Amino acid sequence: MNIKTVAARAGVSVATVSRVMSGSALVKPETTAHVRRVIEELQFIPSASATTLKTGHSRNYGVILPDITNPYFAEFIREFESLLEDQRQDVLLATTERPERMENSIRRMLTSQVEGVVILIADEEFGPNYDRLTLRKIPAVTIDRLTVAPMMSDVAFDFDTGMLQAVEHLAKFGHREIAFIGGIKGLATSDRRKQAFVKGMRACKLRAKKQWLLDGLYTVDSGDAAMRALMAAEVRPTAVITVNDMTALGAMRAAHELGFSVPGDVSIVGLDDIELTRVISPALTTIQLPRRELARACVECFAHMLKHPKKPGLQRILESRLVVRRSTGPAKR
Amino acid sequence: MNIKTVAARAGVSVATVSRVMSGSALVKPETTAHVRRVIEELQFIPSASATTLKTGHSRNYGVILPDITNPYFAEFIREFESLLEDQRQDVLLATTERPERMENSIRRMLTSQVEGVVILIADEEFGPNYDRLTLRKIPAVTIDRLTVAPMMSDVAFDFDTGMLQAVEHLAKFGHREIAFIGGIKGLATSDRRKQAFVKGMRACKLRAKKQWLLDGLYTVDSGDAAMRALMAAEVRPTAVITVNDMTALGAMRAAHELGFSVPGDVSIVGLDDIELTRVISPALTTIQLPRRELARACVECFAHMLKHPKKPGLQRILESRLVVRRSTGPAKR
DNA sequence: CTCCTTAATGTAATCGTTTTCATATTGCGT
DNA sequence: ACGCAATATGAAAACGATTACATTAAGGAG
Repeated sequence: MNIKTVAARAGVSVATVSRVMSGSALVKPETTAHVRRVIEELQFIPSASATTLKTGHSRNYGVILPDITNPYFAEFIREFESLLEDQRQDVLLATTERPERMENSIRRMLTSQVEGVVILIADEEFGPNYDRLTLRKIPAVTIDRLTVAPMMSDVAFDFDTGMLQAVEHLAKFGHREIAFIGGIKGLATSDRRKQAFVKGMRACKLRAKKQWLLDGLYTVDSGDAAMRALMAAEVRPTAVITVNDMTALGAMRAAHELGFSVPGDVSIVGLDDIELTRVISPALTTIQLPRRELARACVECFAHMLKHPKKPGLQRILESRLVVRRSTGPAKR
Repeated sequence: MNIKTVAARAGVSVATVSRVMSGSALVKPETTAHVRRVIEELQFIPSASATTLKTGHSRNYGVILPDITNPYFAEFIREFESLLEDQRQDVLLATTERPERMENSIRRMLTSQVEGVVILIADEEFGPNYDRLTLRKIPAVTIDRLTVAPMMSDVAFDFDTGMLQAVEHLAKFGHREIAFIGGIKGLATSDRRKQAFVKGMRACKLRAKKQWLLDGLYTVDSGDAAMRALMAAEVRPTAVITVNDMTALGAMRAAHELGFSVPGDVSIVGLDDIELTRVISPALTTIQLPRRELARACVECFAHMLKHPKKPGLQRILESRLVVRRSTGPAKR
């Protein structure tokens, strides 16, 4: 079943059918109606491969991420896909747990001739993989890398605002001993979060103790381990801010298992605002990164790059803000 | 950049290049090596749309699900994608929150000419949408529907085993008053879980009280609400089994917020074994549905249907089993 | 040395659309 | 009634791969 069948059945040429499908104005209304009826009757659906081959547009966008199981990514995908759906575009998924597999993911994107790629992999160097994209003029959007080039945009978060709000919030509760469980040292997105914390502390005239600036792995287990380390020391923080919500979840689990009450004994602040923050108890106070705006910013970046292939990509900054829930409370004295 | 460029550069015909790419044996080893070098040098990547158009194979599989944010689905996708990757296939995602959008999702799958679709939507009637798939001989796999037809397979779970283990496990702890928080009434997958529970109770010589067989929505909030209802009654169950882990999480949250300890005051058993069961505290005892085997079964079903288009699809049943963690303990007397 | 088989490569048709260009039809002014 | 826009449609050439068929080269048997 193809456009020819439809044309024959409708008694018109394939060109006319094609025009009807694309909504071209050059077709007589009656013809349009008639052809539409035949299309409906035959349940005709045009072949994407033929269309793509001819037009050069695949209507596919790729997303490369380390783990779809991580709620942060899953929630992004949901928003992104919903935006694309409105534009009748599809999303192609490539999971890349380890950076070594990046080449494979990029190849899959290239063969599928995606019209853009969102790269949600943080711990990976720019390299020949990216050249392969730009070489083919495929726009890419990275997250939180702050680097921009032709056909390469970046959307980053401003952690300062949210982090300042978080520290102020804790300070208001009387907390002075605040620890930070960070992410992977050396990763831009990780270091910037830590810096934002230090900055927030300074703004509140609090000292960020060196031994309370921990590194981690963004995972529940690493949050758990870091929390145990913090609580095992002779002098313990009364509040902890974490690099992401999963880490906070781990920290909270550790606190519970060590017999500390949250927020009675320790207050905990996360970062991301994944939906899980509301399913655990106490609900997590966290610094919200707007997921929907992130997806929207990606779409904008793609539009910009497709329009101005020679110009550098966009650099968008999204605000973060504190969402207060139940995991923070007055400092124990 | 296309196959012609490569052919010209290598001084051979396009046919030879094509043969080299597909690994055909009819090419002299030296020629193969030479062409390979040129392909590498030019970073040539063949156009998927052209290949698909010509061969009729898109190397794409579709997955239609209600919400990628639900860990159960996300974990399935991860396994499924990883299996497909080995076969150099891609996954196309279509999120369908409400059944009304099913038609749209199916259309997207059809235009993309997927070679198979996994349908993870439970609350939806078979209807013209499915005819559109079978009409085009596109194999589909449904989950837990127990219906099979040509080009339609189903992989279901046997809840009986796991449920029996769960009830036995609770009974051994002295529980006699066990409630069940179910899913959406009338859904096959939901009703079968409830029946398995009742059956398990009977096998253990326990009575499943009518007022302790609740319906729900598979969500955290519905688990929360159901738990509150259970605990507000004058006579309370000492253990609760839920239709899925998200419901169990909600139940656990409600218990905590009402001041009940888990498992001190109530034991809770989930179903699914999503990764979250290990991040919350206490870690959730749950009936495990093997995610990886589910993905593998889907792949097998596709293979079968592609091989035997006329025969009815496969019906695979996967076992469930109890995984004991910390949310269950001795019954309070 | 010729004939025939086998191996290696090339030629060209094809997949299902879109789109340019050509053609047919219509309406309108004079 | 004629010519000329404007409008509606059709014919055919792409897009980039695959593959059936044709061709050439080489090797072996008689």
